[in-house]
Amino acid sequence: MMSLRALRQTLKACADDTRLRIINLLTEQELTVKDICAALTANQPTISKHLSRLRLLRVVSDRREGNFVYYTLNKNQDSPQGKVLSFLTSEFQEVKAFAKDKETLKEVHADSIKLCNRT
Amino acid sequence: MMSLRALRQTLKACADDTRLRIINLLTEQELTVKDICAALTANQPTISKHLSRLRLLRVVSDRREGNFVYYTLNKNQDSPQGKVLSFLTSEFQEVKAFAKDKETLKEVHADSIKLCNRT
DNA sequence: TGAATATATTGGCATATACTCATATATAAA
DNA sequence: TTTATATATGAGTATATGCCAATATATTCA
Repeated sequence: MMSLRALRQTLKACADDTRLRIINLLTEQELTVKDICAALTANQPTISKHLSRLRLLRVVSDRREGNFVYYTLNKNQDSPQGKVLSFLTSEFQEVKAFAKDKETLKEVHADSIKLCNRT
Repeated sequence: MMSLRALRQTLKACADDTRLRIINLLTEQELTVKDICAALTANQPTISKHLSRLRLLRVVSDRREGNFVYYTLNKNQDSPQGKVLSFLTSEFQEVKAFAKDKETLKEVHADSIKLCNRT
């Protein structure tokens, strides 16, 4: 059984340009806050707050490794969050802006690897 | 191609308890504002405003017939709205509150038929 | 035309949210 | 322990949204 509240909260958590773009970036890989900031050219506190909201509603999970915090999508299919994510990501290929963000991510990620030699 | 804006706006339009409950009631049949007010025991201006928002974002359509305005879902599969609606309604059976609303609708609808003898 | 009914709109008030700037915390390295 | 880096949080401001009450509009019927 799904609760009305959980469905509404999950939809609301995703119903924002920045958060949709974050979710898109996370579909294939886990990322640090820094990666996301760079890919979306957004201020760090802004991204951090959006991630905090997604985390509180269990749309994403975080794990710390040294200085970095890695975020991933909670794709568990049985939860409202997982179901909404599953629907959303299935539609993302239709959205041009998302393809662009992934391209930008590839570039900044490549750069950061060159610079810091992580993963 | 779907636009980020359209996806976000559609999600936002649906990310509200009252609007989700309205969409649920409309899954099987078109309804008047009055029916919806009665089924959700909400004030008429409140429902009207929510319907207005759903209408502006093309989640629902309206058609006037005499004094009554009938609302229906825009289920056209090719639009962002249709895709979100299709996903949502597929999940509605999981939500207990929605089953309850449909029961209430049946009751008030039956009453209104007795009283006014409309369809 | 006037009265009744159904729906829409407006204004006021409270709350929620987004953004920016500044600062605090956590970890790593010197 | 100091310094640097990555992330989180707090304050202030602007905007959006929800609800209610009152009012306006549209349509029907007498």
